[in-house]
Amino acid sequence: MATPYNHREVEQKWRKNWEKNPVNVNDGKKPKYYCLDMFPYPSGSGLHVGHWRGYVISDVWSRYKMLNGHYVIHPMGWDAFGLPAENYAIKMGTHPRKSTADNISNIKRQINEIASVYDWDMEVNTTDPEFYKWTQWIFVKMFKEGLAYEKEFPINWCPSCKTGLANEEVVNGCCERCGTDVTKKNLRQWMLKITKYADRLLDDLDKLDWPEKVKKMQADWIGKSYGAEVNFKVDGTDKEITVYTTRPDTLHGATFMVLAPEHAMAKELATPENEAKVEEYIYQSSMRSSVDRMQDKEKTGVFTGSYAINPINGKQIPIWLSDYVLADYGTGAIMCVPAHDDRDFAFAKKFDIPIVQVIAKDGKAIENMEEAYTDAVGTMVNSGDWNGMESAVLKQEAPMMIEKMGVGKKTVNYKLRDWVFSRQRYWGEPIPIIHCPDCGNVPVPEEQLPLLLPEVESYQPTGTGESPLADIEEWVNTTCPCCGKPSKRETNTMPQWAGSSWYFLRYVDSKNNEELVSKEKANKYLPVDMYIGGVEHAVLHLLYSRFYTKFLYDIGVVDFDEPFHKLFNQGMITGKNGIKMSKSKGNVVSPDDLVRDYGCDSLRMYEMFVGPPELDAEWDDRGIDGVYRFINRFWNLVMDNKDKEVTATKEMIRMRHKMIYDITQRLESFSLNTVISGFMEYNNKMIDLAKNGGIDKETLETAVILMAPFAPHLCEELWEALGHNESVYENRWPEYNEEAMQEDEKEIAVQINGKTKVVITLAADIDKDSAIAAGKEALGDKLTGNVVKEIYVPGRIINIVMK
RNA sequence: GCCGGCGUGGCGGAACUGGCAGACGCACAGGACUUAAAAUCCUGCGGGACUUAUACUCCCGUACCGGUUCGAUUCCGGUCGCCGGCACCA
Repeated sequence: MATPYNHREVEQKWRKNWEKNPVNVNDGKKPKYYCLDMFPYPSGSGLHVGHWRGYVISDVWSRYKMLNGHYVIHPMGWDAFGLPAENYAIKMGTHPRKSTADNISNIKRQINEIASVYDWDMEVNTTDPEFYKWTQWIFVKMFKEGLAYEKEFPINWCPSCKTGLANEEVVNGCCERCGTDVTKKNLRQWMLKITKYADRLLDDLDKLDWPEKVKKMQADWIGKSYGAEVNFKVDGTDKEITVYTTRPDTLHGATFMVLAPEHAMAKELATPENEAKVEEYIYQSSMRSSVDRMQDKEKTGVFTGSYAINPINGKQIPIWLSDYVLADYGTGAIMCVPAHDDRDFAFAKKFDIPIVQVIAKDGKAIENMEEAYTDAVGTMVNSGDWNGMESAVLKQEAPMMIEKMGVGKKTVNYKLRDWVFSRQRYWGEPIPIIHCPDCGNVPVPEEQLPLLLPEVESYQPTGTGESPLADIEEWVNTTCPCCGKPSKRETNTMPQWAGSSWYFLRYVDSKNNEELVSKEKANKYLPVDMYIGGVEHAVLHLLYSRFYTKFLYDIGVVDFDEPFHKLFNQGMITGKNGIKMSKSKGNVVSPDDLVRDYGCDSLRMYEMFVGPPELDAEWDDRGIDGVYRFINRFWNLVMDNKDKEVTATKEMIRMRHKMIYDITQRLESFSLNTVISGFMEYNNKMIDLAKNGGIDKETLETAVILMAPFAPHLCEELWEALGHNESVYENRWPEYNEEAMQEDEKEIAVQINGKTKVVITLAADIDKDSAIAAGKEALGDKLTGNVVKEIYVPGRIINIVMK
């Protein structure tokens, strides 16, 4: 018997070996493959087995690509600016710079336990001035292109984090980070004009090999809709109100109009007798939080006293204010067609406003309408010249007709809003802008970047809408780079997403002092071929990165306009009963002990075996025993048989090719859990063969190479034991041969009326008649009654249909 | 409310394009080895009926009801349940 498997010895040996002789080297000839992990923010609680899973998936994939002859770019870095890092430091009573550095060293130690082929020479850290120099540089470029601008308006404000938030950071009316109800606060903000890219961000989704779910989430977030703007005259005045509608076909059915309380004309429309009520309503609406406004769907509103004229039929319709109309979408005003819109219907019912049907459902008007008929299906009625038209057709044509009539125009709208980009917090990149009383906003000259984040006495958020940087007078007070006059620096910082929106570009040229990334390296190594991470960034980080990449493409920094060709979202590892792992729940499973007891390779394989990589999985420590046993059995098989000279039989060759085929197919389709079960199955078969006469060396070698992406230490050791001096990764991925896989005989299920009765073995090339005859014979006296039909599916089944 | 996904043994899960449901593993039970235990190895393991028991055989079974088909976990229609996204976007 050979020496038993000792994971500690084996793993230590190969760690040292790889340090001296890296296995993933760029010889300049191999084609590149860029396999990227979403870089972590250095949290204080370290990694749990769920984080491992994503990193193991990406490493398995990287090593598989290496074996397919690629030089793999597989970097790692730190998303270290932003709220989570700062909040953690506040909790611990340390400076974020210190806690971040401590956390990074701990997590780096843990990540090294995974034994991924990370190239640490590429490492980036978003808080490194040499890195954020370029984060600021991109902002300056955006400013110069008119994409970064200042605006004062009521933004989403988290009272707990004491900062403004982007739309994308508000989830169900709560702060994405801390869950606190988001309120509105009127603040001067830096904005990024992401809306300018709305169409490209939407259209280019087609180019991406991403999960459909994520593409759809982005498309929904962008929310493009087609419709028309229609101008309504205010009766008795020369004022006009423009509304946006996606259902211009229903224009004849508009029986009232509603404006958002924040609409510019809201107050002036109030007639003297309604003025008090209107002002009260506007005030009340301004006090309601977004959560409140969202949860309470009961319609409220106030009549202004004014009327508008429906331009299609000259009818007078009342103008109301209601907070169900959003001020910042469309024109902030809508025409209301209660018969064909749920919300308008509810409003009309509540305030007793006439309901006029203009689409006949199934050819007739609906009697006693209980709810709105919202489908654009049916014939137009009560619609003047439009009567008799099909609503679906009219919906397409009405915008042009309205345009011809001179009362409006065809238009599109988006749900996507510009990106609120400033944060009133300390731990972020300072926004490199100087406010000069004469020149206005002046960017910090590019050659003066980075604009360093200054040291402060207290970095805690102020809550006043000003960042802690505002207190540092000697930093705030500066001179204008244009005219030299005393000026003040911008004191807001950038959001966490600023660095993560472009970090993947920097890895391939992380030490470049002259450029963000050299054109040559960017073109050689980018874009990212495979991006692996959690689905929680489906909109935020992934949308922002696409926007940044398109901008950098437009200004000529890179020659591609999508950053991530393929995206894979791994499922979450949860604790018992699907509960998310968290410190507070006390259900966090640390990989450290498991690595110690079972070894890195066992944990890697178990992480893959635990379930389909794209689905969530409940962690169960016990399952790792099965993988550990399998690894030991495989070790013993190779060690006990490596020196026996066995000539490969046809059976062994066939099994070898089928193994290559199965494993490759499953890997290519990312079914990593069944790759592991496949290894277990073939291991059992090989053990069987070894017992009954032996197993040939080539088959053992093939198995070792196939397993190398999953269990790197083990496979290096076994490869060496099989008599090789070079690394197992010097090999190429084995190829299978269709012909060698063919079996001479097949097991065929013989069925009666689709139910299997007996299984027989037949020659693979048998003809239909002989097969059926053999099947019938095997059925014997089970064959009673009249045979109606006989079916033979070669290599699979024989089905005899009887009455 | 709208959109998307899922539902298979005690458990995690497998089944390629409609072709032997439950691979592989966990847990459990029995056996071998051992003074004993652990480890290891072997065997069994969806439910039910028949049978003294085993074997054999038969029936039922992939959330539920129905359809298409020689044949359905897979396709179609409906119902229920769970999960995720969006949520007054006109």
